[in-house]
Amino acid sequence: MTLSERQIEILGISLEIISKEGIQNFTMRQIATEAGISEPAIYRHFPNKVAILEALLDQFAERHKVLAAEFLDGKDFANAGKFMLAVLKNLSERPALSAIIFSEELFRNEPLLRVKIKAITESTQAAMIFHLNHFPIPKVLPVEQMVWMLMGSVRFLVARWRLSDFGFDLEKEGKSFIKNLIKLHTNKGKK
Amino acid sequence: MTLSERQIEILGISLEIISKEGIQNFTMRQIATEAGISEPAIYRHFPNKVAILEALLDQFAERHKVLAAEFLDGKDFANAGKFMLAVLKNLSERPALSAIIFSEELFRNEPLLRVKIKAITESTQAAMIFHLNHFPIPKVLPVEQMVWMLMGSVRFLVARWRLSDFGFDLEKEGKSFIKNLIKLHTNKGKK
DNA sequence: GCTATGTTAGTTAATGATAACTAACCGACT
DNA sequence: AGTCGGTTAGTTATCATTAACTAACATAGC
Repeated sequence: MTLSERQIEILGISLEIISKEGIQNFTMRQIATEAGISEPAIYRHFPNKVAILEALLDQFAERHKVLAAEFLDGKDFANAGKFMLAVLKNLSERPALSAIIFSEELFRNEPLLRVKIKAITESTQAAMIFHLNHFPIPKVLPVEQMVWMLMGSVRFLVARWRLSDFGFDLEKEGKSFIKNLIKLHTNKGKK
Repeated sequence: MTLSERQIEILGISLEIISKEGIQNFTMRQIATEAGISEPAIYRHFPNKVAILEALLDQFAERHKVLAAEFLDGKDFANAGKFMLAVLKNLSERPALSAIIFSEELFRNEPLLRVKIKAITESTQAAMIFHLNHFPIPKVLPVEQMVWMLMGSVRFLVARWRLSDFGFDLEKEGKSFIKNLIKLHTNKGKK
């Protein structure tokens, strides 16, 4: 489970390649070139290519789990917003990671990876639902749908960010957006 | 611009392959097998592989443009919901199409395709903004953000649908979800 | 302190599969 | 006679992966 330095390096390089060149250009040769070693040397550190992608998803899942545990505690409604912001900050700091959050399509043909992706999405959903269930939710939008809305919004924001080649400040834009989405629910009945 | 019968057939088959096997298994050989002709025969109808993907995106864009023109007319606020539902209905009838809505990542390495994807997303956004600007929008959520929220929600719904292997009724689930999202804005200030 | 043995992380060269695409040819309509 | 839509049989490139080998280092026995 613990990764060697080389393994971490290879994962970082892989992320960079996927992010910059797309999954179709993510080849063992690319990794080797970028790492400055020969192609077969990579096999000293990972049994095969899919294992690299698996490890990448595991890293991502781990990071998400930590954030969820920190924020989605059912104590303050607005923590849902803080969680989403933390996710955005994470992506902002390592833009390459954002290639993974939307990778359902990329990993469609690898059952092993599909399962992992699905698990990440579902556990995030479940953590959000658990959190929000601690608060009175407006009748118009069931908790489940509220979570879909929130997660969908964040994902769409990230998609636009990528499409614009990281051309705007994800954290800044996200802060305003998320704040307003949260308001949309807490403000109910005022005004 | 007008497509021959064979071209339309090839596009349909391509969509099916991308949807079922993923973009990585979308090969000329697959198309040929599925179409019951030889590989080189495909080159009688499309100059190369990218051209097929381009045509696919063009079809998708055309369909979206028609729906946008029909519904996003600024006459009734709820038409925004009808538009989104029409999009879902479209996907529901041809599930393979849903592979395209998330194709930003898939086509990342082909500049020609990236441009097309971006154009589709942006023109849909613009049409939604145009539509919604005809109505008083609650102050908490600027029109732009409202559009992101709506589009993100629909996309997330579709993502879940795909991840579940089309395991639920997209139209039905979408109808309830979209109705509530629209209510979230029109109901403002009541109860 | 030296030797024997094993491990780690790399090398070059090759393997088999498969990708997109091409050349040359062929029959059937118009 | 020529074009349209097909064929068979290739080409070239690239992919993930393996085979065979090696230099550098670690450890343990003597």
